[in-house]
Amino acid sequence: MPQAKDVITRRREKIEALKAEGVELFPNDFKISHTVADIKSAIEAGDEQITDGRVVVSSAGRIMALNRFGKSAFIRFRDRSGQMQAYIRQDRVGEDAYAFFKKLDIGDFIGITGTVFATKTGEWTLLADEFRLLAKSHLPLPEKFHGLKDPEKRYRQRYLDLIMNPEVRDVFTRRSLLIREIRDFLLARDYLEVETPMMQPIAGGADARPFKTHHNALEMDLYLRIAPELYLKRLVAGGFERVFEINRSFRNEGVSTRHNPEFTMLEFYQAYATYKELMDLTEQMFKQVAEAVTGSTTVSYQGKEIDFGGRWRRMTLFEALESIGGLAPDLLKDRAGLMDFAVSRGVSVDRTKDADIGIGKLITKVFDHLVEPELVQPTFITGYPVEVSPLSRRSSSDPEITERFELFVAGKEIANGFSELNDPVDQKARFARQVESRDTENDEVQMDEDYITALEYGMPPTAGEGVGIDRLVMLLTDSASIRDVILFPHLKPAEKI
RNA sequence: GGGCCGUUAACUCAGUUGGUAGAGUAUCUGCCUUUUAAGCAGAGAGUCGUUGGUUCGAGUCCAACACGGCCCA
Repeated sequence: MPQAKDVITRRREKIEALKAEGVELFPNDFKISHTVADIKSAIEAGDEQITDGRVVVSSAGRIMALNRFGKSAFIRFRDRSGQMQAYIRQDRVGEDAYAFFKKLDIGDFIGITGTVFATKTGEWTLLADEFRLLAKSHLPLPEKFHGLKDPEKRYRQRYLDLIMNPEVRDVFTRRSLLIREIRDFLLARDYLEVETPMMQPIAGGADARPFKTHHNALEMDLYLRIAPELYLKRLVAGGFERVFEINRSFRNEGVSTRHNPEFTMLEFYQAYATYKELMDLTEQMFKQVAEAVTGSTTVSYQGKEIDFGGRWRRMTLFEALESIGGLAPDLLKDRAGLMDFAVSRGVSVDRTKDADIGIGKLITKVFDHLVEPELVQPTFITGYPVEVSPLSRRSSSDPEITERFELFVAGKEIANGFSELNDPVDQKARFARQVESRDTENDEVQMDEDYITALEYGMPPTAGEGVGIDRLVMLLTDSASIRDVILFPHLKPAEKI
């Protein structure tokens, strides 16, 4: 028989040989009595039935490592609950079975029935009375010591990443825990969880470029939502006074370590509340979530200690620009002077291209560049201009300023909340101004007449907030890139794999 | 969109001034019944991202392109 050349060819030939022998490669009738964690916790609890080897257990998992000797072998196998060692001996399973065992590979799924014993190094090990091949692996796993490092492969073949890198599994387990904790937090406060359209005839609720799609039977274009906001507030108008949604939004913009085309947001709305109450609620929520996910309200993010405990810093946009951005107060009303300042500090504005942007937008650009990266500890920034807050209620004391906050942590925007604008006349005027100033970069802005109509029927005074879940997961799992907290981040198609 | 870096065996990586492609792990063969990055002996395994160019000769130099990473916009 000619020698096969590469690892994969050899594996394929081995599988063909097993098939020819009549081995069932993918049975599905093995029953598990104990997960790895069940066995370990029984041992931990001092269950003598287990530790004396009196109880026969059946467990199953993927073979992750294999130390073979002539007539016995140690394997490490892994299930969803953990990893443990098993010991296969020829004198125990029989010669035929042991000969078959020699043909198994790392990566195969195996079911083992046997008893527990401690090796001479004291490791609790499952001694096989019998075993079954439960699923054959056709491809060799990456090498166990270095694991899988190539970031492109990790993202494109996340299953391999999850198999080889336990810390990746941990990140996504914690992501799930985080979302559950938020859900519990809101449900405990009488919020109702709802789902609103992902496909919207008008993409509203944020300032972003949407994805466009088409419904054939209805013969209409639709947009993937950029935010659920306007639908959730329709529900508040409809009498659901406390609602929330944790779900995907889509923005047809660049990708970076902080942006994925689809991302998960929490949005929640509470009638008869103000933005100030939501700041308090956000502090509570984040403390509870941080505690649940990391065990502490102090977390380490990329080498920085972030403390979610205590009362968080609160300052206005203008205060932050002065004290952190080093901006002279009079520049806040001097558009030309501010533009000079912005250009001199390397803010991403262009005198000619951005010749007609308003001072409010200019202020936020300066803020993004000079202040945002400095806001490491949780900080609420308030006092945003109306110009950049088209859905926020005006401040009772200053009509050019809104009752709005943004939350920054580790130099990133994490949340955005405000007392909602529920005056239909003002809302219509602000939409109209947006539509008027629509440009090529933002050409999908449309007037959402039905939302105005909902406000015309009346919406109670309400405050609402959006929280970027992916970014929060990044913070609480110390992940540098959003791709590390999204299971299948978007990449360009590979030429070939 | 721009800059820098990367792409070599299944995986992790070396590869000198341009001169027949290397290691470890994994795989295969033999030995091995308490190993745990097991051990010993031997073997096989490559379209060096793609396409062009320079050259007697290119993994190496040049160009374009593809994909990815980081930074900037």
